[in-house]
Amino acid sequence: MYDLLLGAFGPQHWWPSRTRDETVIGAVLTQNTAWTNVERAIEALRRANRLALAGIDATPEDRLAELIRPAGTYRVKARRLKSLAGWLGSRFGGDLDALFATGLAAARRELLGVSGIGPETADAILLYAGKLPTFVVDAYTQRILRRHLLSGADSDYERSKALFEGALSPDGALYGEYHALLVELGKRHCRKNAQCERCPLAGLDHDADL
DNA sequence: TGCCAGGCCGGGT
DNA sequence: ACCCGGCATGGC
Repeated sequence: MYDLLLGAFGPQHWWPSRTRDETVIGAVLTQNTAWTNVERAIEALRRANRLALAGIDATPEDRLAELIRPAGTYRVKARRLKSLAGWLGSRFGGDLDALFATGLAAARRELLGVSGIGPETADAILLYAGKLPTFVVDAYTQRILRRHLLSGADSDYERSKALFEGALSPDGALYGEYHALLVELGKRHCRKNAQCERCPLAGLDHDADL
């Protein structure tokens, strides 16, 4: 599947961001949100000179909410960014390296303890900002697995994650590229309540009704 | 015009 | 341990 996707789309060069803090912030902003809207919010943060976790920590929540408004669910996301930046500041001195240095398993547990950081956001931060080999599973990935009969309808986040990690060597660059390719496939051919057409995975088993 | 988007939380069974 | 409503903007 990876080879088919890479052949069809080419390398995706993810995560799309200039700095590591921008990656972390984008991971929260993109929760259940189209990336085009995230870009608007990121640009607003950049113009306001707030596109860093220390800057988030020093910005009032309501001011932050107004800046990220284009991303949608902006009050919720302002709260989540504040909780993340505040937690990183108090627990790790605002140093992402200190978090990542605790190791993948510990850092993942740490992140999951932060309100607003669920499994996908945690894994995206660990993989794309921390370069730690943890596979990111999103709604597209779940839908693709199910439509191509590669997982059952009951496969939850951890199970789908284990499916990929069990089949691949623990390589962060590979994981990152694979997830990006799955998102690209999802955006182009595997959207919710839409038929897949000209799917690059057409050779694999497929059930369009899922 | 309604449905969807690179989720997650809190309250209720 | 699940299930569900809420959160909210912009694109198609």
